[in-house]
Amino acid sequence: MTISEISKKYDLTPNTLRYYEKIGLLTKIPRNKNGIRNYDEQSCKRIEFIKCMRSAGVEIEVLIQYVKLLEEGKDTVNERKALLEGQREKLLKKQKDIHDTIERLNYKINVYEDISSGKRKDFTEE
Amino acid sequence: MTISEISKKYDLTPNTLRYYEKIGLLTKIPRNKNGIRNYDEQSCKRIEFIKCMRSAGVEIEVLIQYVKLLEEGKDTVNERKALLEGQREKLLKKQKDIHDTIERLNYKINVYEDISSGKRKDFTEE
DNA sequence: TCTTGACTTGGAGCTAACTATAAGTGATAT
DNA sequence: ATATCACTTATAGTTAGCTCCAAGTCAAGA
Repeated sequence: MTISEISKKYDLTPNTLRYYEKIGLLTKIPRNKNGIRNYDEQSCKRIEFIKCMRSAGVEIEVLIQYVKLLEEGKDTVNERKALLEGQREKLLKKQKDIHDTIERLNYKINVYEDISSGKRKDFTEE
Repeated sequence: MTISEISKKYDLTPNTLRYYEKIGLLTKIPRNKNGIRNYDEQSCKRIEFIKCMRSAGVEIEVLIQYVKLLEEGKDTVNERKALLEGQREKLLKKQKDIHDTIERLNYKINVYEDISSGKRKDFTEE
């Protein structure tokens, strides 16, 4: 698949795809005789993984490190596992922060709803 | 309370507190005769709110807009409610992304665990 | 042949959210 | 008196993660 096909498929600009390659996130992407990228199955899987991680805010630096370990082969399995566990911890913390903030928003929205509907008149701001 | 006391209490640097004031996130902070900030109860509540929202990634621009509406008084209740509902939507989406990513990490970590313990030998990378 | 269009590269530019620095004031400790 | 310290301002610099641009190559269509 060409860069523009991949771009549509994964909703990433060609610029972003080239950028990911330049910084070592995407590796070993096949090219034709003119040097044009021809993404294969494995590239697609990698892109999907990156997209998932990035959507949750996992840092690019961390993903680069993970890819590096991947390419070093099976000796790095434990290191990779530790890396992913670390990221999972971070996401659990983030999940909690977001949960708490949603709760707070729910409360505030309810207060505003009550004011708006005239149910509550005694409101103090903030 | 002085800026350094607030800084410790909320784990924000004095620089950040001044920055928040400059951009209009913190307003009406009392000063003494020498122009030194003397944060009051209301300032503290505002800071706490901002910290909560920021911890979930709510953008500063949005918070500035919210503060602006707050200061315009009770006529903006509906607008404020709509703003908070919009942010809640965003956080629910983010929550889902993080949840899905954690699931994926759980799966990958399990695979690595199996490989590491010798339970699984047939593994294909990525 | 000429132009169009998709691709290539290297490198500069952008945005959000701080973060640090320089230059100065004013109150307290020695 | 002098030095230290916390504060003040305005402004420049930093980081992450893209995003855009200039200059060029190559193949296919009018």
